[in-house]
Amino acid sequence: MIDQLVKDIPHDVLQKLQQLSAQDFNTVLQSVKQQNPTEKQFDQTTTGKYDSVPDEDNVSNFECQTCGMRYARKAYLIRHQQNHSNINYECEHCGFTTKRKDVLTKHMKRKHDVKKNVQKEDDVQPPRKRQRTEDVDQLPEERVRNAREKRSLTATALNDGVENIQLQPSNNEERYDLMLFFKEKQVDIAQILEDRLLKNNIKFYMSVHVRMIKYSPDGKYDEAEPHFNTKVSTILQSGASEIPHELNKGFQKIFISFEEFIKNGSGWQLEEVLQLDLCVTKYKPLKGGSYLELPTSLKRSNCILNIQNLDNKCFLWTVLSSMHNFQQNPENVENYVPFVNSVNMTGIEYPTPLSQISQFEKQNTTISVNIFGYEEGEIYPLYITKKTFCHHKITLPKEGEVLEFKEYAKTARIPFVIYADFECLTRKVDTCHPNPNMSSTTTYQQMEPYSFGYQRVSIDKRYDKPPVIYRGPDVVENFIRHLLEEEKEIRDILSRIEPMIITEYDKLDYKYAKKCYVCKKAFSSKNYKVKEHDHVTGFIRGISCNNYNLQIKIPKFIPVVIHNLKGFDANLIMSKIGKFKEQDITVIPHNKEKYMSFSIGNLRFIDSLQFLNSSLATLTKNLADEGQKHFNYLSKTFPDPDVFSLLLRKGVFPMIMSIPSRNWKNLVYHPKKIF
DNA sequence: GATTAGATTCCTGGCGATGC
DNA sequence: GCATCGCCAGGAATCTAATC
Repeated sequence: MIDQLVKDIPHDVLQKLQQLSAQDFNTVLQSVKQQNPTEKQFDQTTTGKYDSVPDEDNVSNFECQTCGMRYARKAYLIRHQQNHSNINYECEHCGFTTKRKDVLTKHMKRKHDVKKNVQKEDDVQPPRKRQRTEDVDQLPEERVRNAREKRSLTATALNDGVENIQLQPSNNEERYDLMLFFKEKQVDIAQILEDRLLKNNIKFYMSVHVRMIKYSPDGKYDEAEPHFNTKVSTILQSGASEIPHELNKGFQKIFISFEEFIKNGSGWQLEEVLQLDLCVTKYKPLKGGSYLELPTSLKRSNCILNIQNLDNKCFLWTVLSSMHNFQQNPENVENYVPFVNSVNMTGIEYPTPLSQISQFEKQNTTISVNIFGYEEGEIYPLYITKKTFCHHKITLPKEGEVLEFKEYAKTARIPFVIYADFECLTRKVDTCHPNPNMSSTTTYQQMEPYSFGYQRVSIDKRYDKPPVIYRGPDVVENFIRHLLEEEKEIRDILSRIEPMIITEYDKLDYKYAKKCYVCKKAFSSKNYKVKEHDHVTGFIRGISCNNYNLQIKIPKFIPVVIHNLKGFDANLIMSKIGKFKEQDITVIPHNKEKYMSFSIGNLRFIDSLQFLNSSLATLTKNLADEGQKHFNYLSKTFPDPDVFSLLLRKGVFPMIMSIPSRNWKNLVYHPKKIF
């Protein structure tokens, strides 16, 4: 039996077993026997019953010793184990690699219209090994000791949730040979992961930082320091045996990227392995469970039904409770037991992980599921259904009904608006060549704000101010500080209610008014007419109905209008907004990088490009065509007619010739011919 | 420029045929 | 009897074109 057992063990596992002492080997053997008490797998393999045809009960008896996958036929297992081997089939036309010959054949037929026998190739070859004599004579024990000493640089973040362990080459052999570097570090990395796995499930990835050099035929020398990353691997505490496999997979991924870099870059050579970053995070898989008491804040909302189940079928009971209403004790599980078979839970685990919710929805076509998380007072979506048929109730107007605008309060004029803009210079940045497979973007310069200007505009001319121009360091921080001071000043102004100023015209207007000047409805005894006055200027805005007068309030927010805020200026502001954490910051995101609008305190930043979709030059020209009288603030700031007329034209600014640290007070203009 | 639906490609397991 | 081969299909990932 033991001979047969040994025969069935994959070669790499067998090698590890052979390194054990006789006593340890027997311990492992007994453990295996206990896990396979019937010894069915091995006996039946001997008879061959399960080899060529599936067994009658469809039992998966052939287990992969590396990853634990089970198969009904030995042939499937053998094929599966190719995934754990170094066997690779490579397409000679495009470099595509796979572990299966039939897949490569299919690939070549489809992609290259080639029908030929494919040859098995060895695993990816290591990069050219450089001959260095230093440290070569070091004893293996010394190398291991040095490696352990050099790996200990560790950084953590997010309350120790993310750990970054940096491993450097221990000697020159490792430094100039990527394959050897991996081989030597594998034990260390595995040990680190096993340590972390004792406490938590983990996710990890590796990133190798190398220096590459290239000599062109004309003798020029080029250098780059690319990073090659693995994909993120997840290992549960029960799956420590997967670590070697995951490491091998990661190393192969890095090697493939490395080779592609060399292939695509034409002539790159490995100069030096700089560092390997091992990033490990704790992994807490989300899944439904059993009854937990709700936090007080959620309990008080009276809108959540918390089923009191003692099993792990929280998800099932929640779904059933949404389908069946019980007035008495709706949280009682017993109510829903008769309906258990009304939903298809085939293949769904308990406790149900988030990853299986979409499967549940597919099996139960009339049910859609949304799942939300709750942490530290915040509710956030965990799973949002993609189904669109759901039971959303939409009330359409009845035939003949007319929809009308009623939010008259939102038509009130904003008393203060700030118009702002930044000016930037470009600064050249150093960078390496991008990997053409990952990105074709080459960063060669960076936009750096050197100035801002803004104009405060008020409904009342008494509160107008000249434009504020700033040039100097920390432009964005100073911009926000200036605006916060403006906000404080405006708040003080708005807190004072100006007494009503009534002219003779207003008295006559009030006497003869029959309709509200806003909603155009006739006055009545209930909705009588009132003099609606501006609390900032004191002037009467019109004769309105009492309803509107009660609704209308001076908006608390101050719009800060920036042209193309979404596309450019928002990036500048967002990069520094973290320094104003004490302010209440809210955003309306368009995506992860762009924002429709955002607020800092009462300052609401909006993009005028979203309302006036043209360049500033076009907008200025259009307005100038109607007459220069529209430029009240500009003409006040620049009264000289020659200068004023120049400012209505599109200007040219030599950004690439500007130096950020220049003395702005002593500007020297270059003659036109220089450009 | 962003989003989305549909197409394409790859991975993997199941199955029966084939050859040694 | 066993290993291998070729094909198929479902699911996931990725790409592409249409649309807003």
